[in-house]
Amino acid sequence: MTPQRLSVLDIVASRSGHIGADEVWNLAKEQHPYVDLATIYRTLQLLKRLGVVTEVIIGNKLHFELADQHNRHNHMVCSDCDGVQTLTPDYLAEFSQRLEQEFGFTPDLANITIGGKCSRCQ
Amino acid sequence: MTPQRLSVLDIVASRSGHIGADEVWNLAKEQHPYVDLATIYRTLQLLKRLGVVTEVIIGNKLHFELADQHNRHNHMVCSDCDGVQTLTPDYLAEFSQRLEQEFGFTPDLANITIGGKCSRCQ
DNA sequence: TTCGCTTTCGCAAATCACTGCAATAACGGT
DNA sequence: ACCGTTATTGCAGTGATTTGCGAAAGCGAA
Repeated sequence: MTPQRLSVLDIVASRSGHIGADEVWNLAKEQHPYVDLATIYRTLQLLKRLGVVTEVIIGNKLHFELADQHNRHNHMVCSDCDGVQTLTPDYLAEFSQRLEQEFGFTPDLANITIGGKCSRCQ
Repeated sequence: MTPQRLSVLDIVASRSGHIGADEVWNLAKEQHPYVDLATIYRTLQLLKRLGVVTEVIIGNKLHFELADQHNRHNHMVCSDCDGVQTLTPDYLAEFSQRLEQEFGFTPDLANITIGGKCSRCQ
């Protein structure tokens, strides 16, 4: 755990919702002016592999948020307004079980995002 | 409908499965040597908007296939081997109905891809 | 066919995410 | 504290996709 990595973790953790990679970079530069964007990306990928953060694709940008074991959820992202709603895991539970039983395929639930149109943008 | 666009459509249509944007480009150049990759992308996005083709994200590349109304399906992509399996729509039907009823959110079923690990790569 | 308007094209450059590599910093054993 | 090993960083460059813009092509009305 290096200062840069701690910074990234702090930044993601101190945000209640999700945060874009570029935003993380801007905030990290306040504390470590020479930190490189590549380091941000590598750290976020690392934290994701460790299960500390989860990735949400919004529009065509990567966003991250703290993986709270006690508050797991998935996201619905509107393709019009980029608005985000959250889903409790039970919405995907039955579906996921079927895939596993019938195909032996284990969906990566932690990182599934459902695209579509929200009620306002229909 | 310009010659370039017809080419792109022909190429995607003549492929039984999905095809990458770069492959479309290579094949299109055989008939229109000066066609630009940007045109391929723009045309594929256009065809997607029109509902003529659907997009599948495999690894980190975009693939496209003809949207066959009579053979709708979704994809499961393995994050290890990039292997693709298909799903009949009923696997997502119940899930999708719930989202619509409870949130007024209309998932874009035609373009939903489930990431995860296939049975071989577990 | 010709004029004028709209759309599309090709090119160049930007964007976002990622990777290779040499320099640097962290860590453990002594 | 010192040295060697290993991991991480910053920088530069790559790949895939998208965007801006002037030139060219398509299309309808006269």
